[in-house]
Amino acid sequence: MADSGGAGAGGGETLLFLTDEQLRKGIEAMFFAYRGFTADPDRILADYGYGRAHHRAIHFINRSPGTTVNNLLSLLGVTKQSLNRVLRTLVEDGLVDSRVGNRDKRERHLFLTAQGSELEQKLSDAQRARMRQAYRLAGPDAVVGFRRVLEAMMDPEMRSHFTTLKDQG
Amino acid sequence: MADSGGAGAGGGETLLFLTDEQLRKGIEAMFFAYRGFTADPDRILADYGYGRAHHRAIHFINRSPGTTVNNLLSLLGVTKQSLNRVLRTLVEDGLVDSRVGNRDKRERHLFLTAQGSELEQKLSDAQRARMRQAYRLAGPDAVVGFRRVLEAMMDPEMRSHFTTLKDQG
DNA sequence: GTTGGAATGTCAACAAGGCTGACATAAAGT
DNA sequence: ACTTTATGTCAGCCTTGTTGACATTCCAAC
Repeated sequence: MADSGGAGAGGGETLLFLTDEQLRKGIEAMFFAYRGFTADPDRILADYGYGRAHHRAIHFINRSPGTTVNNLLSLLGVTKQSLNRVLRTLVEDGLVDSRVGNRDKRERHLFLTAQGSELEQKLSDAQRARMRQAYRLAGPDAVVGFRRVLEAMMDPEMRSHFTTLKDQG
Repeated sequence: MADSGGAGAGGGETLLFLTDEQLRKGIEAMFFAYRGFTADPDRILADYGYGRAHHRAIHFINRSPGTTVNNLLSLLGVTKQSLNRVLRTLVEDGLVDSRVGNRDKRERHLFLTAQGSELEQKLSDAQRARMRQAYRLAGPDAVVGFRRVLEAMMDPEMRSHFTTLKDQG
C-alpha cells in the first residue's frame, strides 16, 4: 500500500528520499543507532548498579542545577512516582542533594554532589566520545542534517524543552 | 575538563561542531527525538496490550520472513529468554506463525500471519508518517546527513546487520 | 484565622520486559 | 552409542514503567 514518496505521480523528482523503503531504513537506523548511543553509559552504570533512568536524572540535574522534581518530570516524560524511586537512591547514595525550597517548601531543588558530578563526567565523557567519533566520520554538513531531522522528529512539547535547554547552554 | 573539539589548538577551525556543547546538544536531541520516534507506535501497541518488544519482533519478522529465532536474537540484541516470552504471546494470539525447520528441526522459522501483517501495517504506517514529516521538514540533504551520523554511531556489529537488511530491501 | 482545594512530593503494589540459571530436544563429532 | 554443541523453553529475579492512596504546603475564599 501507499508508497507515498515515489517520484511517480504529481510531486517532484526531488522526493525520492521519501519512498517507503527510505523511510523504513531511517526507522531501522534510529533503532540500531540508539543502541550504540546508550551502550557505553549502560556499561558504566552497571558497575554502579544503576540503570538508564539514573543516567537521565543525573544528566538533566547537571544540565539545570537546582531544578525541581516537577520540572525534571516534564523533561523526562515519566510519572513522578517513577522518578522518585530513582532520585531516592541517588540521594541515599550521596550523588544528588535535594534541598527544600525557600520560597515554596513543597518543592525540592536538586543538585549534583561532588560524587554525583564525578559519575556524570564518566557517563558524559563516554557518550560524547561516541558522538564525537560519529560526527567526525560523518562530517560537519551531515551533523547539521542530523540535528535538523532529529528536531523535526520530536513532539512539539519536547522540542520546546530542547530549545530551552539549548538557549541556556 | 577536556573541551576536546574546540577550534583552539592544533586541528582546523572546521571542527567547531565538535565542541562539548555541540556534542551535548546532539545527545539531548537523540534522547528527545527517540521519544517522538516511539510515541505513535506505543499508543497503538497499548490498545493491543503489547509493548515495544512486540513491535521490534514484528518489524524484523516482516522484514525477513522465515527468519529464525537465533537470527532475530542477534538483530535485537536481547537474550533468547526475553525474546521467547514476546514470541510466545504473538504466536498464541495468532499474529506470528512459528514453523519447525525442515533441514534443522531445532530451528523455528517465523512468519507474520494475515493478522500479524495487519498490525505491522498499522505500526509501520504511523512510524513512517512521523519519519516522512521529519524528512520533509528537514529536506533531502539533511536526510543524507542524518543517515550518515546514525550509521557512524552504531556498533560495528549492528552496522553490518543494518547494511545487510539494506541490501535485502 | 480558618478552611478547602490545588500543587508537590512520597509510599505501596503491580506489570512489562530486561536478565541469569536450569533444562529438554535435536544435531553433530568421537 | 555417547558426549558435546546448538537451539529453544520454563522459572525466577531486577529495573523501571504504571496507578492509587496519602502527607505536606500553599493559596484563596470566607
